[in-house]
Amino acid sequence: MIPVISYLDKIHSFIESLDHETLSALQNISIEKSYPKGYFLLKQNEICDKSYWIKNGVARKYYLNDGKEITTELYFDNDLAVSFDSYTLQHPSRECIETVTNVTVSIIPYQKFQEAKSNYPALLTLDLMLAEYYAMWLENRLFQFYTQSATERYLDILHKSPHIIQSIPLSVIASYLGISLETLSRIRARI
Amino acid sequence: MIPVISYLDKIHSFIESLDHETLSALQNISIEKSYPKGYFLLKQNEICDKSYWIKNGVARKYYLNDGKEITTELYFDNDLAVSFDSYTLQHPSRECIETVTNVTVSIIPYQKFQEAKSNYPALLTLDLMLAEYYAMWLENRLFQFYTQSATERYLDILHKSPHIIQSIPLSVIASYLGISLETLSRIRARI
DNA sequence: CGACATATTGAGATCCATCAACCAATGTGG
DNA sequence: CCACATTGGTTGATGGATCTCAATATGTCG
Repeated sequence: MIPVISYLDKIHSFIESLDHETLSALQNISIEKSYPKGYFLLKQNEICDKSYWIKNGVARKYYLNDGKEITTELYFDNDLAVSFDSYTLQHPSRECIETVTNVTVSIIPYQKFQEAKSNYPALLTLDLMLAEYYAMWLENRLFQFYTQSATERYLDILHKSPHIIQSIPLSVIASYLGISLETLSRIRARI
Repeated sequence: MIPVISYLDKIHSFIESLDHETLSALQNISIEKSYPKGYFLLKQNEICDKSYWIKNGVARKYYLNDGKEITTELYFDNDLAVSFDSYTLQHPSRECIETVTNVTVSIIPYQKFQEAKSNYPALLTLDLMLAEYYAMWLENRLFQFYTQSATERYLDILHKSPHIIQSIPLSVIASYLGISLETLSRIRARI
């Protein structure tokens, strides 16, 4: 598995090393808000015109296919929640983003960030790093589906991200693993 | 399915609209080369320190898992071939890139492109657009694996990318579809 | 023509989905 | 505080999709 995590560290140090003006420009366009459990930060078919930096709590991104939920991403502290294609293309989103617990987020509107990028070039670099990180994260996720069985994928989460198991209902974990709740239940029983 | 293709168009017009200096800077660091069928543009464990713009021909990116080839991407005219994580992190690559036919490519070394980016800011924007495009392409590929059966994925290629069927051996197509050659053969027989 | 790569077909096994029944914990209205 | 609904999870039976191994067929190129 590619060490994508270390790239996250690099992004965080990059942010910390930003000059004062750029940093305060970022703060000026950020708003902090709190939402209850079960709140939709983004609904299906809406345009994702904000990015949500999770300060505290848990959220997830998913879409419906044949009435079945497919969870595409889970968000914890310090994660950046957006529907990537909807945000990038400013098109309606097939995915929605729902809070799993009460959450506090830092919100940056799409338009404001675009403007800030043209005034503060370092933010363009930041945007690139974030896109690169997301692409590598997706590559790893595809890699897992190619190479691992459902049981292996579950064990992977169990070992590398136990906080997921603890804070999220099994039905959501199952849909994140791409399997049915029943299969997940059987996998857990077998271990 | 998200209209990622239109974003490709946007990237191409962006390139065409670049100022003369930026364009010639790009050309100055590009080298055009030709390779025979079956040539490895990138071998496993090498660092991907070049990007290959396919001018003519077909190539593919794949890796081995349990001795089985998993094809992750197919390249045709005007596609950009890199092992994304290896290129971005400048780490050894798990994937290799092999030509499927004779190909002509335009090569840009990683280092030279990084330097060019700092001298010509528009290239930073270009780099961002390319990363965004790749991320959306990956999202769509994941989406297909989540929601479609092998038969549906094959039909999709058949209708939307018939050139793939015509120019690439079935064994490679099968590994690109994430199924065995036998299953692909049966799918084709059933239609 | 012969040889080697490419593709098809068959039989059996495996993984996982679906449908259905069931259980336990939690809430809620009366 | 109880009866009942709701949510979250387990268990069983069955079927479908796909894999694997093995045999056979079809190129295709020297």
